[in-house]
Amino acid sequence: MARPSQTELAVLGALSTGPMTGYEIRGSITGVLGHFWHESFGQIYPALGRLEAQGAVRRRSPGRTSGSVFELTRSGRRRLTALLAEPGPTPPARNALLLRLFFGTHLPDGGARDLLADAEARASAALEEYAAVRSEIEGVTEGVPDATAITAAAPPTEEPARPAPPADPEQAYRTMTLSFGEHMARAQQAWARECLTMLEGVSGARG
Amino acid sequence: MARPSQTELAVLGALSTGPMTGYEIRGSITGVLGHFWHESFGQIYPALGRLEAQGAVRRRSPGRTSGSVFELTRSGRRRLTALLAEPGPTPPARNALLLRLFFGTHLPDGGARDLLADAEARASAALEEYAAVRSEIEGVTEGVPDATAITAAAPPTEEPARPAPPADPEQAYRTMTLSFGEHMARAQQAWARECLTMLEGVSGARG
DNA sequence: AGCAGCATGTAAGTGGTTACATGATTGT
DNA sequence: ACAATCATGTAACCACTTACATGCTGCT
Repeated sequence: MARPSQTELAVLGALSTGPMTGYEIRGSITGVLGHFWHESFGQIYPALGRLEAQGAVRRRSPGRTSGSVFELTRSGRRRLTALLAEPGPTPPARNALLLRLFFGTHLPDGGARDLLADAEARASAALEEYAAVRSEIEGVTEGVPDATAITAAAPPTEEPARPAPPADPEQAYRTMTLSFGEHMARAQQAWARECLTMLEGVSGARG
Repeated sequence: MARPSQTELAVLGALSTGPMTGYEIRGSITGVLGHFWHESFGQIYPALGRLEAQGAVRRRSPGRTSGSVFELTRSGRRRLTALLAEPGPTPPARNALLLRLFFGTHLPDGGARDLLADAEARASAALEEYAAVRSEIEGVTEGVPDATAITAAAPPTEEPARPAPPADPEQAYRTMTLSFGEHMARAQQAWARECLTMLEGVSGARG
């Protein structure tokens, strides 16, 4: 009936890359999947508790001095695969930008332009981050097993992404995720720019 | 503090195109903005009540036999403009598809391919609907003031959208909304296809 | 008479965020 | 000592969906 929580899936997924504390799970998710997924502590800890009760994760006696490190059990790994295969909920669309733009005639002067300029800026910023991540993960084909994070900056790329040479499976899936972000950001950028030039023509909406 | 409800804005926006009942407001939103916005009755009616209490909308004595028709007051129109100008919440990203694809190595055989094929299909379907809407609103430059709805079907367009000749303001904003959908759907389509061909290369993920 | 669509609302439940409270550890 | 970060949890609140209850209208 109700939209099932995806938090357990995300937690299980994070744990599939290695044992972690709840705190680290969150950092791992926001660091690597930050643009596409989000979890808050208020969701993670209860989920961890449920998962532990189900036997999907195990709390390791702290080799650490503080906090408890969780690891996937065999049943947890099976559960991850099962959850992954489920289609997942498609929450109703709610695009605040589009809602505003659609009723653009009632926007104050220059309002539409501001909206679009902001959308363009956000897309460009995202593109820069993606470019940095891409150069990072493309530099390392094998070796360091820890997750890559967003750090540096690079000029926005305009070229369409070529099919990318298939690396090892894990790398391939990470690249696909990144590629999605790039495609979407580029599309948003192009769209916003088109609209902006279109707005200049319509003098009824100048500001 | 809390993410403010956007429902009142959506209701006000719908009412800006003419007086309606709550039932019609919903139909209007799902019909025209269906791909980008959604409202349920459980949200609309309470919102209408609040809006009425604030004096933003007025309940007209039923010229109709059943239901009450709501219309925007002057203050409501001002409120719409104010709400429209506010940036609007940016809910944390939660892309179920990306979450699954990222942990694609743990997916059962062929799971990733299915995910991508589905994404491609959905994008293509959306593109067809958009094409139908576009041909409809481009045929009518002025005249019939009622909202256009999705009805027919057309082959998916691959060509990049040209800047589109500026029509009257209202038309322009509607076109921008539609164009957003087209850009995004095309991007998703291209991305999914790229990933699909990439998957064929990696024999570790065939199914 | 009966059914499909129009119309209005309420109640329950859920997933999720935010804020708060608390404490340990580490570096300066 | 002090601050920043690590770490864990809970409580309050929120928007929203779903399901339900109810009745009217128009058509066949």
